[in-house]
This record gives sequence, C-alpha cells and structure tokens, in this order.
Amino acid sequence: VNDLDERHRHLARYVSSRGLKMTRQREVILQVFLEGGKHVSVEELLARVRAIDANIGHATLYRTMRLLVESGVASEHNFSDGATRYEPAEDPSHAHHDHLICTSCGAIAEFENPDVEAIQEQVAREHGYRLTHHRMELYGLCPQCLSRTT
Amino acid sequence: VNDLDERHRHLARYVSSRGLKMTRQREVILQVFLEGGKHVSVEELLARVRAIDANIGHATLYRTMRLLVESGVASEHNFSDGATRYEPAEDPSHAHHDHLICTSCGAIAEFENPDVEAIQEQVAREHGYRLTHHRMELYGLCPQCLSRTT
DNA sequence: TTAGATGCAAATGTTTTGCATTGCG
DNA sequence: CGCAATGCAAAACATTTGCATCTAA
Repeated sequence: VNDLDERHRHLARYVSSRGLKMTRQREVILQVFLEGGKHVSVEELLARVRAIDANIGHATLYRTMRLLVESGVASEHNFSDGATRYEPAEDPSHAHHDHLICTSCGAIAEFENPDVEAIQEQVAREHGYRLTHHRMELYGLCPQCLSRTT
Repeated sequence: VNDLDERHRHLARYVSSRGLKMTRQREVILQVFLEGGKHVSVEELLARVRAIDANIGHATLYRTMRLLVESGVASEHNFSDGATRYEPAEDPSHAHHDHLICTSCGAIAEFENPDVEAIQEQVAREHGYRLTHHRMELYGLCPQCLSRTT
C-alpha cells in the first residue's frame, strides 16, 4: 500500500538519475505488478494492465519489466514452464527465500532457510567464485495433490 | 566409452519395451550427446550431429532429446540463457550434483553437497511436499573472471 | 506389412526490435 | 524543443506439430 509509494519513489529516482522518463504506462505497470501478488507471468500482467489501459502494448510491458528488474524493483524467475515470472524484489535486509513448486497443480510455496544460504557461500568459496545470486527450486507434490492421489 | 554401450543398451531396452524403434538417427544423436560433454544446448548438439549426418532435422533432435530424458539417459537444465541444456543423467547411486555458473563468461562448475540434499528433504517435509527433484544454481564470478576484473 | 520415425515446412509461444509517432522533462 | 518511450507490426528465437514419406521390427 505505501509499499507502492516507496517503490514508486525508488523507481522514480532510478529513472531520473539515468535521464529516463516516468510515463503513464510505467505507473500503471508498476501499480499492477505490485498489487498482482507473487510469481506473475507476463501474460497475466498484460491482462491486468490492459484492464486499466487497453492500449498498452506488450512490447512496453516487456520493456518495463526489464526496467523494473534493472532498477531492483522486481526480480525474475524461470520455473520449468517456459514463461518468465516476476515478483517484487525482496528487501535486502530480509532473508532470501526460495521456492517449492508442485509438479501437479503448479502451486508455489516459499521458504527461507539460513543454513542453505550459509552452505552456498561455503561452496562458492571452495570453488573460488564470488556469488551474486542464486536459485533454488524444489519440485514435488504439494499436500493437496498428495492427498488427492492417495 | 563403454558408458556408451551401457547407456545404449539402456535406451534400446526402453525403446523396445514400449514398441518404439531404434533408428540410425537415434544412434547418432545418442553417441554425439554422450561424447559431447556437459551442458550442451540443442544448437550445439545439432551442429555436431549434422557433421555426421547432415540430413538429420532439428525436429528429430528435439524429439530424440525428449526420448532420452524420458528414458533416463539425459537430464535437462534451464539456466538463465533461454536455451535448454542437456547432460548425461547421473547414475542414481551417485550423489546428485548442482551447478555454479559464471555470470561473466558462462563457465559452469559442478558441486555436490550432501548437507544441501538433507536440508531440502527437511524443508519439503515441513511444507508437506513430497519431492521429486530439485534445482539449485549459484550465480557469480568464476576465479578467472574475478582475477581479470581485479 | 505396418506402426512408428523422419524431414520438411508451417505453426506456436515468448521475447525483441525497427520505425514512425507521441509525450515527458 | 529534444530525446526517450510508445504501439504496432515484423523479426527473432526456441520448440512443437501436421503430414507425406520412409524404415525398423
């Protein structure tokens, strides 16, 4: 709610600092994206955006999502379904989270586990890498689908 | 080398058990795939396959890779570059491995860490999921790129 | 002999790009 | 006003599919 304001300011600063411009379309997309919950695909976003302004083109949406990712407002995921999904970027002060994905119904649960984060740093160090980010996804059957199968 | 033989037999068994057929094309693709090292993309495979038999179509390659995955000979990965990559499936008796990917040069290193595997099971249990597989990728700068930057 | 496999071309789905026009700063 | 952004259509990719033809079993 005022998360919107905060991220709006963040984006506005990023945009103006680079000589870019804040447009009506970008405002709409940012708003829809932040309201839209987690793990939204581009086609889902496009539908909601067009409910507000039917003239917004998909090229603009793709370009804007790239901008949101670059500016740190959004983060990008590629689960195993061929479409890129976005979610609001996490506040760096919060713990990183990863995903549990149901292979049957597609439900996505989140978890965070400090041990995993620690081990990752350890592994990277052993191989001489400096980590920037990572991705961890667990695939399986969610409780609902499990009980439905049994 | 006789890994080829072993996997060849495995595939042959899978194929015949389902009433499918072993073809010249499938032999070539299997051979190239197994020789081809790790994390090969379809376009890389296609080039090598066509060096042996220039008439093999990309549809056949895609169809065959799907077959190799289904039969358990290959496993599939989607790193962040839009193209599906394949590597020989691991022997289930071996520990599962994950990947470290250099964001600068694209180098891919492998690692295995039993602690991670244990934690994953733990997390899945907490959420009531039954895991089938997972994916863990660490992105960062490899030692070479790090020293080049410094 | 016959169902499955192939090769080609065309279709699909996702994302990008060229370009004339619009609009923010 | 000037440069960035938009919208559209077309292009660019990766992958799949329809279909006539070929071939392994």
